[in-house]
Amino acid sequence: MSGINLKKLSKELGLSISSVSKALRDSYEISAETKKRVLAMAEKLNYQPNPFARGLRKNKSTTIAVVIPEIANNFFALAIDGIQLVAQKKGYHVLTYLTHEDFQNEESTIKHLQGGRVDGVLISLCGDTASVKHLIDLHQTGVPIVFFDRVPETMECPTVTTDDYESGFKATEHLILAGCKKIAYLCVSGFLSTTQKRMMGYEAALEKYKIVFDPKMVIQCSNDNIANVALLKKLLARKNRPDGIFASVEKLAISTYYASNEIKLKIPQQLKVISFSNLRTASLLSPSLSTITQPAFEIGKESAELLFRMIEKKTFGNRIDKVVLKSSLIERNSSVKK
Amino acid sequence: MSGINLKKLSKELGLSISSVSKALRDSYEISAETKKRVLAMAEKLNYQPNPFARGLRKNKSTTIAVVIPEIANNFFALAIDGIQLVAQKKGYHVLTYLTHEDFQNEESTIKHLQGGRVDGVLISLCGDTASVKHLIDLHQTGVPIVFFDRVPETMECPTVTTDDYESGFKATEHLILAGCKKIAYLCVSGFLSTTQKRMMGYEAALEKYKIVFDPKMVIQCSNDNIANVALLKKLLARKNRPDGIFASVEKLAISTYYASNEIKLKIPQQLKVISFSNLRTASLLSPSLSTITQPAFEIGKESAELLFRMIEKKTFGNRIDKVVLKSSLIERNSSVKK
DNA sequence: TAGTATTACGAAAACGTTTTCGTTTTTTTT
DNA sequence: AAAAAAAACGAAAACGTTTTCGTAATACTA
Repeated sequence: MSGINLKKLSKELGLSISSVSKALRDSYEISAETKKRVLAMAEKLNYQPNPFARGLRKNKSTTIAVVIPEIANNFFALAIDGIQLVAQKKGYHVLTYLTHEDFQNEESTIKHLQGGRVDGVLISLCGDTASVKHLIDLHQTGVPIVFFDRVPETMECPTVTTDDYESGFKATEHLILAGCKKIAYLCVSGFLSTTQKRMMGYEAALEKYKIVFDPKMVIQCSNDNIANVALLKKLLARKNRPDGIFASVEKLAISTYYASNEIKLKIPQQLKVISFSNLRTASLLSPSLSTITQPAFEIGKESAELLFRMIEKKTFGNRIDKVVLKSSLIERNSSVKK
Repeated sequence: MSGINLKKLSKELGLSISSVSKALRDSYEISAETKKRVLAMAEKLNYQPNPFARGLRKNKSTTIAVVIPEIANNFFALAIDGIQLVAQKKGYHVLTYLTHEDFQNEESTIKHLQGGRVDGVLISLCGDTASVKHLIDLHQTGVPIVFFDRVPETMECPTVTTDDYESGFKATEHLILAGCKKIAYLCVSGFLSTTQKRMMGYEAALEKYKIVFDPKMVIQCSNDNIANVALLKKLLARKNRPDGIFASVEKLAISTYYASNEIKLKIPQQLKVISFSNLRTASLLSPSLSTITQPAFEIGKESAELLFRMIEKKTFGNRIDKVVLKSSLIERNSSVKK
């Protein structure tokens, strides 16, 4: 469709296809002045090599895939930003896929990646990923995979994560020190590595301060914001309601705010809140929201860099990197002691 | 790398390559039971066709490109969500590119798309796109392009936009009716179609209420949040400061909040604010933010659907669709009369 | 029964690169 | 001056599909 290919270029120049090809890749077999002629003509005719022909021949796509649960989410948007930065620098293209927290989606997406469409995959698992067989299959066809943030427990693989246990501990401790006696832990899926690690930190903090862990204070939410608000309203309206909320994802903190507003529960006087979040507006909320903020951009950047190291040095396939970055706790008014 | 291709499949089945290929595409030339055998074996060996070989042969990529200024932006994130929905349904792959409001980036990205890597392009122009030559070039190689939100003025092309003029008018009128006498218009780039249309609405509203248009009240901001806050602090601290702010993009409203907080300017008592925005937290801000909200998800969805109509019916290349969707004004406390 | 359709399959070309392996001409070496 | 080496290029295979065309074998027709 594009029209201009090596054959036409070579005809125009009175050279063979192979010579033109070599000239364009700066081969030593071609004289300097011929190279110049070829480059000039290629520029003039706006020649762009056909990526499919090249991909087929070289068995390389110069493309990576990013598979994430959702995009309308500050964390993932920032991570993609970091990934794109690295990919662009390397001259790679980025295919993005959204699973919408649906395992079927994730499975079929990964399966489609098996034909050699990409040279590597970056993935953050969806909430109900029960099995990782599809990922093992993909890995066995020789495609490097790096997991970020939400990683599998039952598979040896390179990962980039944050200090979820410590963050969960600190967030909970912070609420306790602010005076909370009954802290609820809000999460989206019990399967996720992040959910579990953060909860372990939560439990450890409770234990340290001799607060008995109550399984009923672990609240499983869904992806439906409206349903979550309704669920939280019920939770917060009941007699022995929690006096502290630790939300493991941003949107649950927002839903908590909505729910509290609706039932006239005052934050932080009657309920203290802290949440994992990358909101730029956290400090502008009413009240400003205390957050655990993950270095989302850096996570994306590190993941991509790790992936490219794997793509470029296929030989060193025997080491498995595990990068752990630190999140930061930022205290604001939603959890202030008073 | 993937290992399993038509040749191996056919060897395994005792058939020719062409027969296996035809069986997989459900050709009438192949008997029903042979098809079953082939399908079963393909399933068993987990055969995935090589996308490069197919793309080369059929001159088709089943891939589209999305080119946007930034991703960490609710509007674009939601638009991508809509695009992905449609693309996935069609079995297409989505390449995303970020220009970071840099024209050089946009230009080289578009140029790289010329080799046939994609069957169509969705783009929202970057802030300083001066020329559209690169896009005309791409279009001339036969690649359909749909512009959304930020569209070119000097090029006949299919677009999906919102009623920017009307929205600009309504937002300004709203501030005037709330008592504002001196309204500043905040924008990121003077070149953008959105910036201009919204400003025309702004000017028209001023004129309707006999307020003289002051060019100094049009504030050109940058992409640097910190610089923007500094700029706005200066603007809001000066003697004849504006008493109303109409921000044409979300992040400028946030910067306005930051700036106002720093110089202790009370919203809405001393300064009223309204902004284009897709923030889920708009109603939770202090004070809650009045917004013009664009149907971002639908914009993405409509754009993608339009693009696929163009991709599928190449013959009807003579019509140029222009879809216009409506934004909605939501009054909140940041602009309340008092 | 001879001729014609139909069915089911295979051979081979083509898509646009890259790359290996000649081949010719020129330059260098002894 | 003869032999060897280097420089500059071309021919052709290969990557894995799809598709056109050819060709057997079987079924149908008159």
